[in-house]
Amino acid sequence: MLPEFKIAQLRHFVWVAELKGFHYAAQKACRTQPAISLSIRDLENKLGADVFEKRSTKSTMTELTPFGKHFLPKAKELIAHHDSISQDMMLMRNNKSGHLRLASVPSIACRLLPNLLSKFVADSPDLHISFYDDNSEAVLRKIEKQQVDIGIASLPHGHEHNNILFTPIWQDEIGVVCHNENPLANNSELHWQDLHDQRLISNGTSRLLEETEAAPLLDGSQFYISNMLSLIAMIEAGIGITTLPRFAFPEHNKTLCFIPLKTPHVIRQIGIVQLKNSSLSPAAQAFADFILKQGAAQQ
Amino acid sequence: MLPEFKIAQLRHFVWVAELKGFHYAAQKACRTQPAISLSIRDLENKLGADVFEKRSTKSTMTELTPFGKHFLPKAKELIAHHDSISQDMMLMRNNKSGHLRLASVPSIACRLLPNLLSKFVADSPDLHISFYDDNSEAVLRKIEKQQVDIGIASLPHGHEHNNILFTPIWQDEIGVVCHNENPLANNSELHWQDLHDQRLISNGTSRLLEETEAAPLLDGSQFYISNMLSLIAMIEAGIGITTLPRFAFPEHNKTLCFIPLKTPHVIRQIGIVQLKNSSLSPAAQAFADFILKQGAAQQ
DNA sequence: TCTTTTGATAAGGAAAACTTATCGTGTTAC
DNA sequence: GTAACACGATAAGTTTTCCTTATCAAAAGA
Repeated sequence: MLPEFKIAQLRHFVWVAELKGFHYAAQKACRTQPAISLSIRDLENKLGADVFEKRSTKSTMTELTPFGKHFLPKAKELIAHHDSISQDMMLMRNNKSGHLRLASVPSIACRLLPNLLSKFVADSPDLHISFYDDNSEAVLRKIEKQQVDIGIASLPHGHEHNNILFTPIWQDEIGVVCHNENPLANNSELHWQDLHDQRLISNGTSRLLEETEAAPLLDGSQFYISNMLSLIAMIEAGIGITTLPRFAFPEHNKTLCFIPLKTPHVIRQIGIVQLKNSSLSPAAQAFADFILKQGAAQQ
Repeated sequence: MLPEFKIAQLRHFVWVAELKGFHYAAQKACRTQPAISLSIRDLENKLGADVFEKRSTKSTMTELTPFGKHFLPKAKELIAHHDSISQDMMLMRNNKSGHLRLASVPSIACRLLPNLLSKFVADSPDLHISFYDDNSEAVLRKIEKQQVDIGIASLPHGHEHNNILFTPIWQDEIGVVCHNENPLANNSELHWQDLHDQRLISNGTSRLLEETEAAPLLDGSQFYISNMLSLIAMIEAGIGITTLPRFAFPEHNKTLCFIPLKTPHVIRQIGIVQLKNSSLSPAAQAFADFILKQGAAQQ
């Protein structure tokens, strides 16, 4: 009923379209020109319509018909999909352990992953790992686009990611970061009212406070610094204070201190994100299991 | 380098896996059992690893290896992707879907297109239509700029549009429009001399008379009204008469009448315009064919 | 043990894919 | 205007792939 395309045939089509000539496409395909002609004709027969303008009608160059124009991106997608699967299977076969494509938010990436990953790969010497770090939104996007198999992020409520499966693991609480010599540093916990006479520097994680009682503090904030290194440098220089999730606070810093914020008490759930309705690769599954066992304890 | 899978081959794999047997898969594929065996073996050679447990080792039934388990969802996804594209292209070829970009002169747009279009889209629920109405010059410009795929217009002689293909369909004749109570209304046809003692209101279509015997009438015209609604209102108020192509005359008007002008007998050819040397999108082609069949008869 | 079921294998034929050689039609250069 | 050229179509023949029929071997059920 439905025609069935061959991947090679689609490649021929894409090459003819992009290189604007049967001749060049033939070269690329390591075939003779008539082979490409026949391949394209077969494709046109399957589709039931021409994809290239017949040379009698059009100008000097090989041009797509409107129908062909519509088909081109679809053909390219299918080829890409095929190749990604093909490559994936090859990687999997070559080293028994496979390929782990991982994305994580920076805080976990810096604080926990180095240790976790080194333990994880200790007994899997042939495991290939691709790692990306970015914010939660970007991690989720990578999962959805299947650019990575598994991610570590928080699930931004509000935004609906209903093809994402989330397994919470860590609780990250918001706290105040200030210089050791700041009077606030003596407290063991803080409330938003305590910050009134401080210069608050907001940052990329500040939006976590946006819908809380502390929101007015943000509105009055004079500084916004997105880069973590710059932000830390500013606080170290005593220019002001900021708020950060605990995991984002540099672990061994001696001049700054982290004081939990009790009102509002904002807790960010961080965990494993994966595509719903799709099984993990063996390597990713193993890593997920590993984190559930090790990672939770480490907290 | 990378192996290239055939869709049929992947189907065989999926069927064997899901129906748990080469035999059943063969039935489903309308092939013999050895064909499936060979197909699967070829797949395993390409992958470089077995996808099914060899019967000596494992249990009674055909079982996937872990490697095969990992491949199965990917194979299914690729098949689904392929089929969705295939189906999409079939829909597009049968112009059940796609995009028809159409421009027309107002007269045809009001008098004939509503009926024609509603018939045309009757069984194409997913067909998107963009429609523009404007005068012939503008329609031709839109075609040339490829802002629309197909147009309905007349071909103004004088102006050269040598990359336009014109297929005449309707003949629109110029006539006099006057109030029912105007003495002229009794005639069944008129000549330009008959209009001498009338107040002639010229309009956008009057240029069709410019190079005819009736030109002097236009020169003496006191009124020019471009807007059709205003023009009709003026004539209905008995302020004067005008000339219009028949298709531009409002079909069901009771207070005005249309009397063909015999000298000069100006006939405007209206038809399909499209870009020469460029094939139409399937939807546009289907619409053109449809008009040629239906539209001509409807006149 | 005998029969049944299930997949593997062999050999031959049909279909598909690719090759070489040639042709026809527009394009370019002189 | 015509010769040379570029580009794709077509023809015929060969190689490769795919599928069939026939048969085999192993495991499971009675």
